[in-house]
Amino acid sequence: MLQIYNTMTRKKEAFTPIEENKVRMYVCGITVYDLCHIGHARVMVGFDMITRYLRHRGYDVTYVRNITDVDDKIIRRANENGEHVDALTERMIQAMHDDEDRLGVLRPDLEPRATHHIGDIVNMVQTLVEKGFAYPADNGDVYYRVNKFADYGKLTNRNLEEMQAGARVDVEDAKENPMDFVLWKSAKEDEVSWDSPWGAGRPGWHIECSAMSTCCLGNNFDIHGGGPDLPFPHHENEIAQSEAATGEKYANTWMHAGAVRVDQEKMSKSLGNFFTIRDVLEKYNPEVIRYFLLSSHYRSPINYSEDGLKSARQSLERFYTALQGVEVAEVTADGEWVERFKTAMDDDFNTAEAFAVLFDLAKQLNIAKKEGDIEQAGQLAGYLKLFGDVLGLFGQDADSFLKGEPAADGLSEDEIEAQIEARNQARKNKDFAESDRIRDELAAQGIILKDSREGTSWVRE
RNA sequence: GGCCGGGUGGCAGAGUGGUCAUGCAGCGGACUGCAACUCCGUGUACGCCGGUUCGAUUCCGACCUCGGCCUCCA
Repeated sequence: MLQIYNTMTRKKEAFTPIEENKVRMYVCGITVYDLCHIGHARVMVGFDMITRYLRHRGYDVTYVRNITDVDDKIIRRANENGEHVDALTERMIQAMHDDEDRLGVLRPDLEPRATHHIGDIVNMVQTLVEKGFAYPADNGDVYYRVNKFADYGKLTNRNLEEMQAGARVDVEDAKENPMDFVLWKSAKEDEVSWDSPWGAGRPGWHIECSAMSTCCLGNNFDIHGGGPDLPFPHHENEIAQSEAATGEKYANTWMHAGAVRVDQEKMSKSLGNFFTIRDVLEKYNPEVIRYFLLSSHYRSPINYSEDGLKSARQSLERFYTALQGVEVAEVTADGEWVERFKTAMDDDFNTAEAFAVLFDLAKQLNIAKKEGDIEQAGQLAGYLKLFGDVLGLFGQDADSFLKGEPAADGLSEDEIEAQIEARNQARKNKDFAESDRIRDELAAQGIILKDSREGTSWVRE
């Protein structure tokens, strides 16, 4: 039985989809004004893993992740760059897709963009105004009337009085209540804008997700996910908008990824302590990053560090070493290994626990290889590849993963093979001083040799 | 201050009311010319103090402490 932790109830719950065997999931994507960092990568990889596992489990998943392509930061950045908003957002969307492709993140089924759904957004605002949940203010903005929604705060357990007492909120004169939030923002001069019943303007942040999730997935859908900083105010406001507009329950299950930290502090744009996916890709194989992100549970905070990445690389090397030279057999999705994997993953997508199963598989595979049990090795490799695929791992050729990318000024494969040949000749002649010299020389270039009955292989460290 | 989530062996990281997480590192052994890889073996771990219990790291309470949200942020 699949159990998923629901932020709304703060409990793991048995997952029952609204429509049998179907899962409709909406995840808040990114605002495309800059390159994605590792925090974004965690959400992308996390929900990618979740989607893959749900599909593996036989669900027909519709995965929607939006793109916020108009907001203050985008407008500001475009101005700074002296480029058109569209040029900036197209560039960043392309960059995001490139990063995702490299991390093995499958594209969501739908990627609705705010600017392509202005009509839906205006309609929802209109509905909210008609129902009395929103009001146009003197400054041309349209605000959500927070007092009117009785359940406001139910996701994050807050109430309006306490929040107002906390009052780190701008007191905007045009608002009836300082907690009211903007649904439609009137355009300043020369700003990108669309016509609406309240004049030229653009959508507020929260409304786009309400409008787009509803039009892509319906009023009530199974899973709504996002990053750790979204429950309040973003998701709280989405609930207020959607449930007020439709009169139905919005999402059944709320899922939130854990934060990526740097030196025990959240990685974020505002703190400036972020590493872009590209930065890290300069130094590590993309699969190492993916492994690193999946090696702890998706809800736990994870600390970004070189050591963490190195240890992820080491683990991956172990798996690829086990897989190396094995002819992978087709396996059916049942049996003891599948049950163990499923038990781990059914427990709120516990990838850390699943890895324990994979390590056991790798060990048994190494034993089978050592014993020369080709058939058994093939089977075990089959399971390893099957589970790896569910996690989006082990998709590379073992040899090419282990041999890595040659350094620009380093030895070519032919040169390495020639050196190995020379060393083996020296070994045959019992000239161990020479053979060790060659091995040390290669090691100095990052080439590690491994001797076995079948001959000598090598990996790049 | 309010709300929420943590504190597990040298490190990373799961989990459980009473035998093992797992990986890396360490130690001993096998393999090897020696290594590396691999395999076998190996650790008085569960923030602190009380309580419940035959028994608590696991449940309850207090305390200390770390982090997240409460403002744009994945």
